[in-house]
Amino acid sequence: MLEDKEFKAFFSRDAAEVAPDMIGWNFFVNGVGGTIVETEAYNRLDPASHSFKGLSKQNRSMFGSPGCAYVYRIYGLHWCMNFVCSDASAVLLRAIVPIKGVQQMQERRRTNDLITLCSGPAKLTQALGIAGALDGVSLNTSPFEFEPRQQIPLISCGARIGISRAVEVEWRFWLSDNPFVSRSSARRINGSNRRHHVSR
DNA sequence: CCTACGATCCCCT
DNA sequence: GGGGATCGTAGGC
Repeated sequence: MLEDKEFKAFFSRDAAEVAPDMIGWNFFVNGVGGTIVETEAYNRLDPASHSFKGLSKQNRSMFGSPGCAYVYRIYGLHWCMNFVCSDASAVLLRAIVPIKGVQQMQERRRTNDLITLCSGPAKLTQALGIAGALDGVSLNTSPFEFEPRQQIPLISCGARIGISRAVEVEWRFWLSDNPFVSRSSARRINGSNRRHHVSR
């Protein structure tokens, strides 16, 4: 866990900068979780972002303090988890490698398949027990826990998934050649828009 | 392998 | 009344 000041500074940047920097971190909720391997960035100038049209009832956490959670319900069924960054930008958590509390995750997800246990934004919230009650909560306090990465991994970037606007913006980031991301690497391996991202 | 579709809720237009 | 930062399953090739 980081000191409060360091933690705040880390998230007080645009999500497009923070999103690749989160790849390789460990993230836990009540001790359950694993390694972040896929993220996406959304910001206020971005037509695909919930914050694009300004403050509203359902996106208010996105306009809150950097370093807090923005949890929203999608399609009336699932929950998605974001890390709030500066100026109403946020990092969508899209996939993690299950490390701790695997049995509990398998029970919540009703599957034993490790590859698909947390390979999607709504799968991982179900596995980690994230729901609307955690919307707006500071990420630097219980039940959340972070472990920064020890070295900078090789990261790929490409177009974001499941959006209808600003589809060409390449703000999806993933750990290169990792099988736990939400879309299989086999499908993407010959893709023309696959490229490596230069990280700090 | 791929595409299509239904489930289900709430805010916004 | 529309539509969404999704998922699982069904069915075709």
